[in-house]
Amino acid sequence: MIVTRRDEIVEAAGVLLEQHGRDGVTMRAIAESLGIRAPSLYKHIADKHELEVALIADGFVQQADAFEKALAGGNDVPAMAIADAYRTWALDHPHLYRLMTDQPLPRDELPEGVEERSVAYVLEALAGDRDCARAAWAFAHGMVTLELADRFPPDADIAAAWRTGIESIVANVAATQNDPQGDQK
Amino acid sequence: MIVTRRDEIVEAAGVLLEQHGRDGVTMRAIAESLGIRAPSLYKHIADKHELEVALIADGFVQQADAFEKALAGGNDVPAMAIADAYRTWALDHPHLYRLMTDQPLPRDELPEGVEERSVAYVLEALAGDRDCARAAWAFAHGMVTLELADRFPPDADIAAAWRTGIESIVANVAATQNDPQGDQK
DNA sequence: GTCTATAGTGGGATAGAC
DNA sequence: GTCTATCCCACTATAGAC
Repeated sequence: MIVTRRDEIVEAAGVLLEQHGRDGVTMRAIAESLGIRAPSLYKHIADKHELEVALIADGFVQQADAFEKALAGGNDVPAMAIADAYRTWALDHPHLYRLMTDQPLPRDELPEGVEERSVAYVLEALAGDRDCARAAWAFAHGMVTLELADRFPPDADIAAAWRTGIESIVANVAATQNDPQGDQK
Repeated sequence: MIVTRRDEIVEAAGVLLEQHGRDGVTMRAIAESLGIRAPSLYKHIADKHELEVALIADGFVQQADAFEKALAGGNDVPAMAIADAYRTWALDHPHLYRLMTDQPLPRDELPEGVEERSVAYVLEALAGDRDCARAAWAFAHGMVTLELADRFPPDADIAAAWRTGIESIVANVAATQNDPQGDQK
């Protein structure tokens, strides 16, 4: 696999993102970490936006890989396995996670299927019920962002809230499957 | 009620926040909207941070008022009434909402009880179960931030996801109340 | 593919006069 | 309580030489 200069630039941007947050990713800082000057970067990439898109695309691949591994574990409750993987990955890559979720997805500029693959694992864990999958995603996203922002009160039992939320939604999926008239599909 | 110059400054900052987002709240812009120069602001406030704290405190009061009104409506499902009020308020004040949730709360600098009052209404709607209340909060926060960031796919039924999530958690509260050994309180 | 020089824009905050 | 003048900082991006 050949590593182009562009790849090195994206890689350096990713390291800066996780080390110093979004504000730490400046063209100057990227260049400095490669031992060159900022204007030289523009021979390899069009602008900063292109860099962000590349980082986001990479994040989706990483996330989907984590989901795949979690489901392969053969857990009793797939949704809980996905939830654990979701939380772990987000907490391990806080700034990339926020970059991926804080703004509209540049869907036109992302490689084909990159978002869909991640979504598919979540949907699979919730019996294909899209409303439940979206509710579960929103719950997980809320838990992760509140934890990352340190917004829970100091005494909050975060693990217990995770269990409560996922169990509630899973129970609801099971209930609507036994009661097909509530099914939308 | 006397309106001090400081109050006018905070008010102007709040208007700019909702009109132009967080980046639109600059000392220069605040001053301009009051017809003075930026350096004059520092005779009334210490720095920009003090301004943000004042906006956040005000946001909590507004939010709690909205919750109070929603519960007073005498809804069949109090948790759904709170959820609707949560969504409506956040969508009506997107930038203030993000200011209040994107960073650690400056609890030491906030007026006493301002956070607690908002929390109390949510807790009340969920029978005092803290884990369920936190799960519900995280769900609502996730739904709101994903909607504000325009992160749901274009075809997503957002209202259905709200119903699914809240109903799931409410059902879980009811279940654990009939099954006291699962109760933590 | 790298460099220097620089344009253009914007920000928070202070000193000291009035 | 307001002003002018100013400091110091930072950023993205381009032009043109080598």
